[in-house]
Amino acid sequence: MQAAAAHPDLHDETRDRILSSAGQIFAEEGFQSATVRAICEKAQVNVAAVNYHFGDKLALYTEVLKLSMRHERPLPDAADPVVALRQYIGNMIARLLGTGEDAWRVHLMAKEMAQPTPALRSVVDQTIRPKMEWLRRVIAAITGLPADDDRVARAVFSVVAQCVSYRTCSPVLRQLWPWVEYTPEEIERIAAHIADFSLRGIEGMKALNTEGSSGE
Amino acid sequence: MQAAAAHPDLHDETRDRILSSAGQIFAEEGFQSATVRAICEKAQVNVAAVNYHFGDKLALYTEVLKLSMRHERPLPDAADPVVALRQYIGNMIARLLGTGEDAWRVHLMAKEMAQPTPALRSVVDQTIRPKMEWLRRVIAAITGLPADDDRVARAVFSVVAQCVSYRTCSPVLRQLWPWVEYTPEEIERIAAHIADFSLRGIEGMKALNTEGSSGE
Amino acid sequence: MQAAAAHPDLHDETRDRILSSAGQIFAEEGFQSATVRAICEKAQVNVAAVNYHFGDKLALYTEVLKLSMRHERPLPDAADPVVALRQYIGNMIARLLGTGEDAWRVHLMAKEMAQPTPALRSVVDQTIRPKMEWLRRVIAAITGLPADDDRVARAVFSVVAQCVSYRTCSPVLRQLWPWVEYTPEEIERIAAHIADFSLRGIEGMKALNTEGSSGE
Amino acid sequence: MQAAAAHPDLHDETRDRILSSAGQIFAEEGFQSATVRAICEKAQVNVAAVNYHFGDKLALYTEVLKLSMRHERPLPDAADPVVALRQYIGNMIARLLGTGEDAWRVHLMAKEMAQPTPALRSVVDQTIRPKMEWLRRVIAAITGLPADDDRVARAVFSVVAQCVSYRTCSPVLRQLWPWVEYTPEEIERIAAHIADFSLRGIEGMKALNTEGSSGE
DNA sequence: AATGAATGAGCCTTCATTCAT
DNA sequence: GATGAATGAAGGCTCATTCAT
Repeated sequence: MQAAAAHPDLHDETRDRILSSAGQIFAEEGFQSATVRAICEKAQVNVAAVNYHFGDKLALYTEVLKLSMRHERPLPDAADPVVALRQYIGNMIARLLGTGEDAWRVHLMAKEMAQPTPALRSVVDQTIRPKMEWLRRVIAAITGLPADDDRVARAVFSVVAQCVSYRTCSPVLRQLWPWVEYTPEEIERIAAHIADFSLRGIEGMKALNTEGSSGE
Repeated sequence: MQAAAAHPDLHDETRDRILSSAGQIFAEEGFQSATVRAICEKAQVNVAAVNYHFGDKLALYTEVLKLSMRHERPLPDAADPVVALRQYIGNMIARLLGTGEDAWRVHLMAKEMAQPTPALRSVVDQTIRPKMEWLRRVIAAITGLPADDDRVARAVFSVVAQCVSYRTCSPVLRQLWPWVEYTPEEIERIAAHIADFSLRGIEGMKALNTEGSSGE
Repeated sequence: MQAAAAHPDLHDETRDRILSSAGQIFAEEGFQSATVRAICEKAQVNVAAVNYHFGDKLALYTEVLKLSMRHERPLPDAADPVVALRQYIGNMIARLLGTGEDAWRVHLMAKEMAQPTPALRSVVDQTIRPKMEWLRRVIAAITGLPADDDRVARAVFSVVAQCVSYRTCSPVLRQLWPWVEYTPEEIERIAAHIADFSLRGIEGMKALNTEGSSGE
Repeated sequence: MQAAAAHPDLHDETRDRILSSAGQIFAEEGFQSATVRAICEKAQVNVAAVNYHFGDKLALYTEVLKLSMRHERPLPDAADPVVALRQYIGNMIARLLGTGEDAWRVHLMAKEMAQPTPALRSVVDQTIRPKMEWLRRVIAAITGLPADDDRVARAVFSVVAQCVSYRTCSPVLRQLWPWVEYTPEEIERIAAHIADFSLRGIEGMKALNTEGSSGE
């Protein structure tokens, strides 16, 4: 057993070093602007290593994205949909604004949304869609509307948009209101605001649940 | 005088052609991915024209951004802040999702937020900040909170985030819910949703106007 | 007139310098082994010049080939087909074995035949086929066979093969019989040999001109 | 002893697999264009195997050439030189145009002549020269000229050139006369043509055997 | 004023090769 | 003995930019 696994660490170590530095650089620069050279320098490996291990810059990028999806946190499982939604928003904002070592994962996704590559397709299907479906069920439960109602979909997007924008518009916010520091307390306040704000908007949809779907 | 500027129209025409094609291409590709060559080809001018007229690529980009700001629509002036907010959201969504010929201006801003360049500073100060101040005043009027309250700022961003995300996340949305077509009616429905959703969230803040500001 | 052609020389000079060095290097190394860098160094221009003037390595190569075809000598126009054939062989051998400054043209063709590129097609149609057709008519005239007879085609190829091989097998010949020096006299002797040798072969076909074509 | 060479077959089998795939790929692509990777993939061995077994790419190539020489067919031993020459031409053309599994050997030689590598030297000395000497003796016998006469050498080359060119110019021929199919019957016709054509040329030299050698 | 020509830096990729096991 | 991993050199190409006119 030990003999067979004599040096898998070394192998994986190099590959992982590339994946790690690629993740950070892609998250900072985006796919286009990031250079294989910079990634390899940061990973302290040869330029050709990317080609050997992944074949391609795009293939590396796709791999990074896939990996980043696998490390997604599980969705909240609270019985009360209001509590579940609060937890979801709290988690998302914490990751989007936090400085944890996996922060680059969310940055990466945000960049990918702004500058989509051929890899977007699988990202949406494997990572984003399940969350959206989950959010639809949660909001449907709160409002009493059917989960496949267009109005529920819009509400889902309203919630997600508020969260994600704190990351995508981060440079703008920093310049606009430079005195805001993203301390844990501030992050918590932001999450609470989004939750309060959105829950009122969602609960306001209850009254509509007798009317028809999207159109008149 | 007139002799020296024998063909000022021609000169300006060339310059304008570059600015126009640059606007569209920058909006589609972002600053990095856009190439000077593509811009000049579209404008049917020489490759060197960009450097001749604007100095370098970044200067052209900044110029395009500045120009794009000048063409901003005036902010709504309705006396009722609720009506003003509805109008603002309606205008913004219409421009963000519409296919009008000035659509690229908003796309450009969205790209700039996601992939900031050194030009971001002036964009924020000249275009975004005034709108934000205006929105703060509107929301302050609705809630009764002071305009410089952090809670008002967060509400402002909640509104803006919902609008802008329809553009920045556009590729994701298209894949996620491909059956949604952005017809004028659908655009109106989206604007109405954001307004309703946000106004309930904002009105929910009224009750808080006795408490202190952001911190304790 | 002079004003309009103020500096076409300079332009063409650079372009021609690239074409010239490319011709020589392609002729020596073949398409694959030749490097754009080497070509540009020899031409004393920047590496990007190839891309600017020709777009592509292959496009440059094709251009070189086309140019090389345009400089083809006119075919002999002697009335007597035997004399015409002797002249043709003499010309061809002289160019193939001579050290004239346009020697690289034939070397280039020889390399292209051995390692065909996508450019072969036009080379064959524009340069080789006309010569072959001419040779078919000449040999048909000598033998009395119809020009489209397969036996005439084979005779044509026998003649051409003997000539071309002196170039394609040149390294082999140099090692095999190193004492042979390709002086003008020797070149003349070789041409005379091929002519004598081939004319006997061709005249030997006269007796066959009563039989059917290729097959039985 | 046997213990040390426990799996000599396996070792040799790997080596042979490399040699076999190398032969085919070198014959198709030439030395430069062929890649070690492609050879190893075809042979289903590791990339490093080539360097392990042969040292480097050129050494492998040389080995392939040497091996290819060992498998040369014996020269015809007919008493009548005319018959011997006919047999030689028939064999050579059959191998050059045939699709037999050892066809790649001749293709390899043809490529090597057109794009010589440092390995050419030994190829010429070990394979080509003996054949040339043999052909010189045959043609000397037919003409009555001394075997070391330059005119005999030229006749030898005329014969060989006609044969080899059917391979080296194969792509050109295919485009020039696409209707010619290299069926066994056609191959036989070609061989017969070359033999007839050349024998007339050679016999025409008989008359010259009273004059001096190449020079005056 | 404006342009075609030319530049040099840098990109991704591929190659034969070597290293460590 | 044999291999997967890693390397450095080099290749073609693209880019924004500058030069000379």
